[in-house]
Amino acid sequence: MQPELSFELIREVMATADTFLRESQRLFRPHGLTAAQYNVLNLLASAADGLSQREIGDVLVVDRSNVTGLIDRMEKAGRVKRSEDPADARVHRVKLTPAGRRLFNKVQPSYHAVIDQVTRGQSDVRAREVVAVLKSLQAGAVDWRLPDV
Amino acid sequence: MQPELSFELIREVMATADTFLRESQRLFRPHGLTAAQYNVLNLLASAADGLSQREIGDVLVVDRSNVTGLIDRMEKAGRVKRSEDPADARVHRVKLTPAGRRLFNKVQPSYHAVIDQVTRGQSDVRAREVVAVLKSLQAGAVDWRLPDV
DNA sequence: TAAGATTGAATTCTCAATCTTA
DNA sequence: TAAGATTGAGAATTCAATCTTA
Repeated sequence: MQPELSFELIREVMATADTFLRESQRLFRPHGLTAAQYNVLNLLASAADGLSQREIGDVLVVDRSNVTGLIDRMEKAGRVKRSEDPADARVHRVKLTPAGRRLFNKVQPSYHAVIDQVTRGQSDVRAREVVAVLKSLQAGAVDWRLPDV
Repeated sequence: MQPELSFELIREVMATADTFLRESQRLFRPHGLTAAQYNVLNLLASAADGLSQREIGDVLVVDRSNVTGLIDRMEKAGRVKRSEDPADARVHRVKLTPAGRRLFNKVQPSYHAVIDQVTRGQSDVRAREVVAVLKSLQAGAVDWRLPDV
């Protein structure tokens, strides 16, 4: 692959993610939410028994230490609740509170609408191709080795 | 476009950027650099007269307040230097120090090698298609309006 | 008024070290 | 020892407010 094209490809991936993250904040902010917190709500909404903090960190691909603070803030805001795992005293299971679920139900439709608008006009075929390339890039990104400097 | 596919597309863009950012830190960290700082070095390396902080913020698409702290830390580390703009007393022109340039020259080849590895196996045609879709997504992302909630 | 830069508060993130329980 | 969670420090980010100069 042409070197210049490689750079452009990576640059555009980063720029697109950046733009989308930035714009999505505009949507979440009026609800006192951040993108990270929305992701947690989204995850917990379909987990009847809650999730351990480790599971949350694994799915969202963030550090465990990160999850602690995130859940701290959300618990303080009354959106989630920590409870003990009956089987393992080390584990904190995190569940949505009723208020958290109400908030999620309120924000989700707007988020969906925005995704619709952003992806409007893209063909399914094209989108599938892009998804395939992105997955292949991710596979390559975890495999590289430090070149000798 | 199918709703589920829309979500997958956006999710994979975010995941790819996330993965790449995380992995690139592994490369930068031994040099005491972060991805944001590397971007600044890269930008300044080809700007003989330096750049104003506003220009840096515009290209890197970060907040002006962000540039202040970033340049603070890099100046403290001796990698860049602020100087006054002869034409406009409000402007701080930021330039690479010799040490900053040496660092950039040392790190850049590794970064290029990593990009090569990550994009290896992608066809030019495919890559151009992906770039086009990403640009179109970015255009859509800055245009959306808050749906009525 | 407007533009460039700065500051402060809050959130997020990484990394290393630590604490508790398995 | 290992695993889940926490803590603390440093970096990055956003937003709002402020300061200086144009």
